Amino acid sequence: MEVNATAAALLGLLRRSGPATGYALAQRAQEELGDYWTVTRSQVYRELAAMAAAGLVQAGEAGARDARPYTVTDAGLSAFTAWLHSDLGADVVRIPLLLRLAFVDALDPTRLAELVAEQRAQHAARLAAYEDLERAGIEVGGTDRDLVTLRFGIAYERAVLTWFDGLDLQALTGG
Amino acid sequence: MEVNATAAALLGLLRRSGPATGYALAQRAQEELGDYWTVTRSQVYRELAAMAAAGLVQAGEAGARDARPYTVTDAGLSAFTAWLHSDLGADVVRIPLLLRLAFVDALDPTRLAELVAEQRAQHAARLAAYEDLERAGIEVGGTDRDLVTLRFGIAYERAVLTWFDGLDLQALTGG
DNA sequence: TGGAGCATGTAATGAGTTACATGATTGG
DNA sequence: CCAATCATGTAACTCATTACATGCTCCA
Repeated sequence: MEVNATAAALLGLLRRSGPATGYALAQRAQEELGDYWTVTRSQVYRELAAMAAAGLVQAGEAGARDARPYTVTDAGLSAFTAWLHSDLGADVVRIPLLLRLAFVDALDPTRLAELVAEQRAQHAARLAAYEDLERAGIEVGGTDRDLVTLRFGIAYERAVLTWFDGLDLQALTGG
Repeated sequence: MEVNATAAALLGLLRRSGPATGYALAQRAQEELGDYWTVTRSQVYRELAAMAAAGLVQAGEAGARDARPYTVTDAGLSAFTAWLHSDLGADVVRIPLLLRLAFVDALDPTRLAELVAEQRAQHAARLAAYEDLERAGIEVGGTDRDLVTLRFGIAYERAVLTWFDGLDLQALTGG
């Protein structure tokens, strides 16, 4: 049974924590993985339903508000493991800002400056948040696992900020 | 009329080059934008059809193999401009390698080493390609536009490689 | 005791990928 | 002249986002 990355992530979370409802899973996915993997609630429900049909998870008794807690089955465990060890395809890069810049010749210079400033601020904020986490994590003793992904984020955001600071908007719009 | 980023990219390409078929557009998108925006052929046809229905592009006479060259209309131009000046949402980050690492405790150390090595090689190759392009571009006089996106790629790939080189696989798997 | 807000899920739509079909060109 | 390859597009499917509905809880 093959699962996609999102479904696999849910299995991984369930495996760590024991039974959980779709809502709780969506929330935990956001908290724990959200910095490098987006998952929406609707996806969670879809994947859980599909996995239940395939026997990878099992729904428990519905509680209040029709909340069903799901558990990983043995088949689910092995699907998870298979995914975990499978090849990583070439990654799909999509950077909206660069797409804009590809058409910068038709973009109003003032608006360009705004867009760039907004994006830069966003990245700066993320970097700051990550750096805080790193400091806090080192004191409190977060897992190596978390530290490694955090450091990726920090490296990435620093690189992006450096790139921003080397941007010559004049040259881009003026010609 | 609002268009999504992919449709807008097609408008932008058409605008630059004049009439082109879906096939040609898909190819040019790959060549010119592929480093930071993926577009498949099927998407191209779907978006062209939708834009034709909405009056943003106009199909010309079908030639051999039912090839229809599309042209941007005035409405298409203004949709393009509107997109170009619209807000850039928060970007969606999805890094498959980090998702794997989030579950590294269940991953076989040997397999982890393999996966990491593969990914590292992929990034190294891309960096090398970009650096070549940069050298060539400077000699030949590529546009500032192209140089800017190229430099993003270079900054990104360098940061990622540095991160790879700081990875302690032992600590990750051993504990 | 009622209404604000949280918890829970479904439906509808949009975007992206994979697999398929087939007509033209062209080099051997 | 025919087999390989390129050009062109469609169909089917999977994945992702947005919008909607509604039941609980709790405190003012």
